[in-house]
Amino acid sequence: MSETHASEGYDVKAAEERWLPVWQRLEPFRADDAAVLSGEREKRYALTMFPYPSGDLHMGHAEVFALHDVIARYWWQRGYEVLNPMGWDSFGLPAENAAIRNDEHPATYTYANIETQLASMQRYGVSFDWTRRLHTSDPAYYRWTQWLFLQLHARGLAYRKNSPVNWCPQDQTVLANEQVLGDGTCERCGAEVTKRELTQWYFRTTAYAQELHDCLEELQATWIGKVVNAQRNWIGRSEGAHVTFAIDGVDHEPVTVFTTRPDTLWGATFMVVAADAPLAASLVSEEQRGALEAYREEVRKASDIDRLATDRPKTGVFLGVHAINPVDGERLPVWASDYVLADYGTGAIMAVPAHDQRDLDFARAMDLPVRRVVDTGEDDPAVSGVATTGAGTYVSSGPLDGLTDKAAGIRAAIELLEERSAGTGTVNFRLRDWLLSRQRYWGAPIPIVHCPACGEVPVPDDQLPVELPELRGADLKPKGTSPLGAARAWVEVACPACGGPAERDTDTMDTFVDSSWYFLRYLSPNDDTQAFDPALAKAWGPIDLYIGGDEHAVLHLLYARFFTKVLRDAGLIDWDEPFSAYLSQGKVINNGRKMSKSLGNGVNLGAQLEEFGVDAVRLTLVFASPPEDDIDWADVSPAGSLRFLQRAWRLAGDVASEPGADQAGGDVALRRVTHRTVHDAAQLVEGYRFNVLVARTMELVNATRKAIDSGCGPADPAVREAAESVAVLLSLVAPYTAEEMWARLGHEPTVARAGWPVVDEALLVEESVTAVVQIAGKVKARLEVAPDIAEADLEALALADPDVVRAIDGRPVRKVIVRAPKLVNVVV
RNA sequence: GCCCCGGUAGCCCAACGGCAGAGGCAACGGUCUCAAACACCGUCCAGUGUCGGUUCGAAUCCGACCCGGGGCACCA
Repeated sequence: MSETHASEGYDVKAAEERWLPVWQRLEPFRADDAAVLSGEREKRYALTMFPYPSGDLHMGHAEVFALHDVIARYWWQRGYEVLNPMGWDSFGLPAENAAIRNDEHPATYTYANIETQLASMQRYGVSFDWTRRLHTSDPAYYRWTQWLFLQLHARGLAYRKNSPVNWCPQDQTVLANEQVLGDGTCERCGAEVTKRELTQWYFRTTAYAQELHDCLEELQATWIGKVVNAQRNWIGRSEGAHVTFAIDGVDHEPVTVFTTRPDTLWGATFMVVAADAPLAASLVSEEQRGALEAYREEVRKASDIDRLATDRPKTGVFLGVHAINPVDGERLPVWASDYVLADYGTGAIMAVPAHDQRDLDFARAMDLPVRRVVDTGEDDPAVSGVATTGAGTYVSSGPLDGLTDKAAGIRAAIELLEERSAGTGTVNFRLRDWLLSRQRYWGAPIPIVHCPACGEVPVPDDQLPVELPELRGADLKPKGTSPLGAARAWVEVACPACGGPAERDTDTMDTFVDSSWYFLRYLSPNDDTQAFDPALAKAWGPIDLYIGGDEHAVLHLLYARFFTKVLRDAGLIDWDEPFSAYLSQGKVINNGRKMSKSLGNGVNLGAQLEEFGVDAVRLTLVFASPPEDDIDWADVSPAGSLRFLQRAWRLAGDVASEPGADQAGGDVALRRVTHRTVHDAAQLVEGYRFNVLVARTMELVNATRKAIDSGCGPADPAVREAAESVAVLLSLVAPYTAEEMWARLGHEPTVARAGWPVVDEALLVEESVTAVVQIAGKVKARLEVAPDIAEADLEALALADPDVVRAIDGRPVRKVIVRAPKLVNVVV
């Protein structure tokens, strides 16, 4: 805070020092379970994503907390009982890497940062209920993360399998599909992800694919659109059919393919299986085995970058066998290629080159036949090289010939397949199971014991938590296998089932497991008898508004939705979706670029708070744009925000009437502005239009200023009413200034719980309104009329207006549209 | 390629299908000052990305396209 900024008398620093201890004493935001359980007060659960404790808070945190706090504080003012907890997502790699660098324990770094962030959050004045604080790295927390893992395990939703997995060479651990970005890099560190074949733990997210997809339809209304879109794309539902092809002449079980176009079955001219799938190896003829092996070797060598390119030339190898098309008995050569994915569908496709571009490219490369079965009126794909995918007339398609409707064609084809027991309609998803094992230290150990006699044995509940062994510094160095494996005394245990020698699982869980249920732990963070209290979950859940970053559009939000459905099916909660509404905040950038050290364009939050104060920074972030838009710090003005706060603060000092003054006789014009503003403010907050809320508050401040200086004067009770309303509105955004105003206005703290001003409906009706008279849509005159003027009266008034008469200029009036009291449009 | 979101003054952003401007930043003018900074008061500024359609009337609804941001992508 520079001296110049304090020159007008409002000392921001002093205000921060004055009110922080008062709030800590009053605890105005402590959520009362009893009030909600008894139904005495209606609940609201406000949640914002808990941070990872890396250093101090930054601008991004400042933005999301400021936005989040508007709604939480609004709910308190409206009389709800509000649950607004905060904690730390405190397992994770940065702490572990710091521990290796500094030869210490990850907990040292983690818990020191937590204390730093806690102090910053408190100074920032967010209305969190600190009695519910939690850290996912506490044994008291991860005990229940482990318990939940075992709940999934018991239900067959946690399993181990061997499979090619994503491997981050930088972080030395495997990654879930969701943690690999579209360009093939690690979501966390940016390194290029490679593949490894490993046995790993998975959660069966695919078991809920259909429901995760279907519930998005409801969420569409209350979630920000791009997140719903991202989830829908990620889950990737597609309808089609499984079709079974017998293999000709050799002893091999029939091969099933997935297709979205069973109606083009008559156009299939070959079959392709994924080169790296076991199916390719089992199908291949002796003569072709060598060729397949050579091809597989070639494919393995291709880098992931190449693999991601969709326009590279098609390659493949003939397997020396033929499949029988179930609809017409035709023999189709079976090929192997890397353009078919082993882990999507069945890992095998029927190729219809005329109507699928990929198949056509392959057919042309391998000189395979192309047969058109849907005539779309476009050029024959066999000639043009361009596959046609639209609707058209079916030809050479047996019973489908002559049909022109694609949906009907698909239906007819599926019917035929089902009649012949050669296939069935089905739905396929792009979503894969969630790979949750990690080969790193600072996470929750997987509570499984591997016994040579009994296999995978869950650690009994009464032996939870499986605490991390004490490792530090160099012990934690990544070496491609979990550091826990080196702690032999920890690894070697008696099998819980047979008592024989056994070993603990040495992997830890993905930290996204920790955060998939933390919103439930907030309900009873210190309960050591259960993960959470189902009665409290019923009372407080689901979350009424969740605010967080776009980077979790798929990751965390999808996992939390999955956990919620599992827990519901386990009978522990009674809601289907965890987050009734979701809002994502934009990023804070600077000069059109993401803030980064290398660009040197970072804006330090602490320095901004020091210079302008908490309130001005919060106000700036809330006012800058709609919540979901990015904020360019170069476009905003914390100095302007501070100027406004000082203007507002001065109003409180100018009020010359006593607290409780009867407002009924106050200046009606100002009262109208006040009541209209308060009325609209509620709707703006509920629509998450916080930037407009601030603009309207500014308007009210300006109107009050005018009333004091050149209107009704400072003693008019309407001025007090306006200033008090400003204080309450500001309490959502600028809590220190609001508290200062409230005190200057002669009230006891805290303004945060003062209650929302009661709106007098009578004051929302204007005394007179301006009616616009248009001639052919152009404004020609304005009339001051009563708000309840009758349409006929308004029309008469308009047509009699001299300006209107002149504008009509004697032309015949063809039609008059009247929208009393605001508009008359004369059509000539 | 498919799917979402957006395009309004120099900039950030408002505007139930009805006067394009609420608020802010910047700029400019004034007051204050020896002068400046700060502060305060005031002023200026666009016809809504393009083309077409619906309508008495379109920033707003519909269609096509352009530009920007995001998701998915050899997913059959």
